[in-house]
Amino acid sequence: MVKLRPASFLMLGMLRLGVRSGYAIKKATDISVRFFWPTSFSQVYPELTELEQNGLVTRRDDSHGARARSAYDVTEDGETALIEWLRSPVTTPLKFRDEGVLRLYFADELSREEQLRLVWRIRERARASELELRENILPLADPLTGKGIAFPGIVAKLGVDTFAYVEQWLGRLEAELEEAPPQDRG
Amino acid sequence: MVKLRPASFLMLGMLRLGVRSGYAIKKATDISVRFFWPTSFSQVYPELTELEQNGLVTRRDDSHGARARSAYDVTEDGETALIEWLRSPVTTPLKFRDEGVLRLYFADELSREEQLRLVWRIRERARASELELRENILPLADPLTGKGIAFPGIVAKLGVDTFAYVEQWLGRLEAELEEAPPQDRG
DNA sequence: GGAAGCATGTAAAGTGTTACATGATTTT
DNA sequence: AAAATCATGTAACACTTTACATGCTTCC
Repeated sequence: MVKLRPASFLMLGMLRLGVRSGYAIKKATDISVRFFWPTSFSQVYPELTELEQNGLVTRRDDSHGARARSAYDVTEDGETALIEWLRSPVTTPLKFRDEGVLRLYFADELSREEQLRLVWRIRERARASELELRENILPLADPLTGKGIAFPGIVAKLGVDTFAYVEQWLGRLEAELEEAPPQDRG
Repeated sequence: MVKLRPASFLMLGMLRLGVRSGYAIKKATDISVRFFWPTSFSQVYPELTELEQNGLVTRRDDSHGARARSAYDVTEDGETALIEWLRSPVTTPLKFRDEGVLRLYFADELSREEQLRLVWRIRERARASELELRENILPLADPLTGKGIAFPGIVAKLGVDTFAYVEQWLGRLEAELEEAPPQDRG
């Protein structure tokens, strides 16, 4: 059996949720898991082709007049692969690669004023992400919850709450930096 | 001027903190920012060579007997580049690419029991990361704080607190899943 | 009639990870 | 004597992002 990556399971999972075309998968990802697993057209189309070649999805023509469109369905093999992945131990170690936090690590190079500006910027970024999740992503997941599909909503809520927590944490850091005078080095 | 990436600034920043060799930069990263910006030997060495070619660092021989070693210093241009990066707006959007959360998104495919196992696994992963940060990374940053270098400690604390928050959040989710019976679909 | 959105893809560049390769020194 | 750690690098592979390329349909 072929080795599948998380990106492959993103396709399989989205198809299982009723999303049909490559275009729609990319769009659906943008308004759902993009904070946790973003993707692009140039990833989606080759991935679907590969999945079809391996018999995990089937493709059929779904053109509307002159506009070409392919619709995909998950095969039994595809469903098995998806579920086995969900059941298997999570091997990739948790990390949170983020340029903002990397900058923060080296912020002792800056003056107190500039440090505050940096922290503020990182906080604003967290705030913007939280807002985006809360206003544009969570509401789309709610109707699914009513239909017995709970986890898209759960994941959106996890994102909202985590980003809000980071935002508050950075707010407290700002307050502390404003109060405490910078210490002498050495 | 050449375009520098976050990885370049990781090198410059570590050198500014007193780390001297490529080997030491990789090791220092492993016990400090690796959760937010991991690196590898195969990234460090070419990166240092490039930085030297662009005049942002200088290299000198620091061999001990037959064991070869290069020591690097940040030039004025290098310091300027680092500080300008720290001052510039954070452009990269905040995302938290994580396979665990991606799985969670599709967890409606699983039985309630399997859902609980998945959530538990993700929570264990968060717990392990929190522990690693709290026990092995935070203590190393504390002595720096006493010397007026505060941000390595701040970043470690941010990591500890955030992972602890996620851990608790997932713990509550587990409790809710245990209580609530799975809803019928459709 | 123009803009936005639907729809599919390829090519190239950039970035990151893993495997390979070598050898010295220090610690157990 | 063996294991762990110090030290530097190359090569291959995997993955992601950006740019390019095209054309239809729907909404304003």
